[in-house]
Amino acid sequence: MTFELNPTAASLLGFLHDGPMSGWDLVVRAEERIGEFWSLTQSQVYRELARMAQEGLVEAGEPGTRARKVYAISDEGRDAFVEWVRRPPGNENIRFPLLLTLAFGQHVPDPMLASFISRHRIIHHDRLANYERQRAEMPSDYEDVDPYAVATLEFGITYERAVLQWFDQLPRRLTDLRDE
Amino acid sequence: MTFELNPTAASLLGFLHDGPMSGWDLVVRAEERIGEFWSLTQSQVYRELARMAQEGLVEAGEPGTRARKVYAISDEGRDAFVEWVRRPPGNENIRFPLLLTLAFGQHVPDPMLASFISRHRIIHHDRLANYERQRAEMPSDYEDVDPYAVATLEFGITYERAVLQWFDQLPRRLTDLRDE
DNA sequence: TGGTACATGTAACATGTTACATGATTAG
DNA sequence: CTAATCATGTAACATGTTACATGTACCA
Repeated sequence: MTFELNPTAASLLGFLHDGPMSGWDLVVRAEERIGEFWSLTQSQVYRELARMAQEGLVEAGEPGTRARKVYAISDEGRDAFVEWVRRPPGNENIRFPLLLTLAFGQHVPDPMLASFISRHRIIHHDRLANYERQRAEMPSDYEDVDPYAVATLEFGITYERAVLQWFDQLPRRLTDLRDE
Repeated sequence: MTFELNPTAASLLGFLHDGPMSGWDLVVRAEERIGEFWSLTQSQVYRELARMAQEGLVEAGEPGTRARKVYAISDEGRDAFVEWVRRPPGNENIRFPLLLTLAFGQHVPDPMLASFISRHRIIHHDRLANYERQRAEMPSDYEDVDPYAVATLEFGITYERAVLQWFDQLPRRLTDLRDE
């Protein structure tokens, strides 16, 4: 009976397969690679690393400058990770505050709602541009590209396109900014 | 300075505008109306109701059968709700465990990955069918339809279609079930 | 009339969030 | 050389999850 990992901790172990890293390194890498569909905070990363070190899933190297500790995955960590990653994944969980506000839109003046919507549309537009840039920058020679990273990036692109499409078919009344 | 609501509690207040309801009623209604993009559990509902009762945002009627308590929104509750719903909504937060597993797909045998993917594809397919049925059942006379509910339902449809489209463009290797 | 599902709730715990503290590095 | 930012971490608290306990209604 191996240690029970949560998805956040497990992801850290996943990244540590590429070599030892500090908490900060992991935060940055997680943001790049899974931030699109798995949010985590810097503070969680440090906590999970500390816990996993206690359990022997990772090993901390000697503190360097700024008390920087570099963590390496252990054999126990590899075992726990493989066990985790081969379990049937749970259902997805979306929390989209804009839609909550919209669902109760009758309590919000329409122009205010329109301004909320327009701000979020920009965010999604920018994210899509970012993902598309990433895809464009990938080596066209598919030998060098991790097919799993491609698949998740494709998800981001498909998702953001759909969201924009949804924005663009909202009734004019909900997107008209005249008074705000 | 009104009481600081979280989105989950605020939603309960939103629903209580339609009339007094019990915790159970609220769980059911939330699932129907916002479950698509805002998950909550039964146990949270009871906790938030208890807290809001303490703060005077809702008032509990006399316990009925099974200790059933029906909550009504108070004037303070209405004020707090309006304040909440008119704030700029935060960014959305997606947690999609399947994508996490896929991101670390190199550690999973392909047929196993394919079986995870196929199971999730079914879930999304069914959800889409359900949303489309709901839309079809709406009175074609738009007078009677809450335009905000239509907008959020459209989101669900757009989202699920996009997810299916994404599933269908995955490389065959990730969707081929031959060995599992 | 006994079993199953419904409805209500509580408690313990895990996870997520926000705010802060502190030294190290870098840019001007 | 000093102010801003980077990197590390901790602590307190809020929220989310899971498991359990208990009575009620329904139905075969």
